[in-house]
Amino acid sequence: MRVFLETPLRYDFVKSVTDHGWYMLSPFSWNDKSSTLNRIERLDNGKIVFLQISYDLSSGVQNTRGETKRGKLIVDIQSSDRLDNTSINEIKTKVRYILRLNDDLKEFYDLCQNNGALSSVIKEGRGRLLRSSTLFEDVVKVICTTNTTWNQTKSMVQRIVDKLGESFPLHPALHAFPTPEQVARVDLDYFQKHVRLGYRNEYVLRFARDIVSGNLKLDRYDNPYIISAQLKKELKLIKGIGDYSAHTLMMILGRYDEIAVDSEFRTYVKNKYFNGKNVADKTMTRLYESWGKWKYLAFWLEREE
DNA sequence: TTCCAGGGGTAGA
DNA sequence: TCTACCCATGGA
Repeated sequence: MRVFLETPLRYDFVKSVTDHGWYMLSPFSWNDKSSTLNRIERLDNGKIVFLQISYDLSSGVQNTRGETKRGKLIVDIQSSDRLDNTSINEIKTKVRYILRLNDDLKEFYDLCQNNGALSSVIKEGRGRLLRSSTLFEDVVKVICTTNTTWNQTKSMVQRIVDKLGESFPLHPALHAFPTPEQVARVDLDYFQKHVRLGYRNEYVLRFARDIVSGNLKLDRYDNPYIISAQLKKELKLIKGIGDYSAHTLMMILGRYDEIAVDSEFRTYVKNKYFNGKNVADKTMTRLYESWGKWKYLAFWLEREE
């Protein structure tokens, strides 16, 4: 079946999906020819569905008066059995969340207005970086980006999904991302032999078990009233999450106050601003100070230019 | 072989 | 708060 979602007035679907590398990580996949974002999703009632999200090219165009209509997203849903309204609404809510359709970026766009390098960001309606449908999935994925290569990250995440996630009944080779419970019930030996995350095995397993036991409650993180400094402190209580990972997860949660400094950031900034010379992290992050609470987004979109 | 990749934990200062 | 050392894994 097919459902439609309205997009923000200024919106570029392809750039929104591909500005952040998450679309390359299972259970997401991207069809470049048809510009379709695919994802296997597990619904609250346990059903596994296959989502194919694309943009209706006939929408969002200017009329003769120069007014732009809102664009439309097409969400094609495949399921082995009939879906009720609750499930359809859950899918719509999840798609809005992963594409950040509800984010208010006006303040950021106002800042871009005064910055030549990022002025195109406004008319392209960028800044809605892709995220997974749950914070659990994104914490695990961020752990899999640390101290490794992007290719290994992709392989690690693929194994987590294939070995631990549930199959999509209509295409059993495809799996959803596992729930905390599905991860927690596997032992360390299985992780070492089959999931193979290196020393990250214990971090991921511990994280999932802490959620299942109730020691860790993820909903505390998705709280608009918590200040960013406190949010960072609490994210770092998760073993395996340090400064880089905490800043990345804050970005996932819509907080761009802090830049996630990693080898990619260092390489980009030193080549662009310091003639390839090594400089201190603080010297590099200071370049983005004027962006206030939008630093990370400014850096990210500048890099993607 | 050695190094290191979208780092982080820990001990010791 | 800072530094040195260790941590699996696999490609270069």
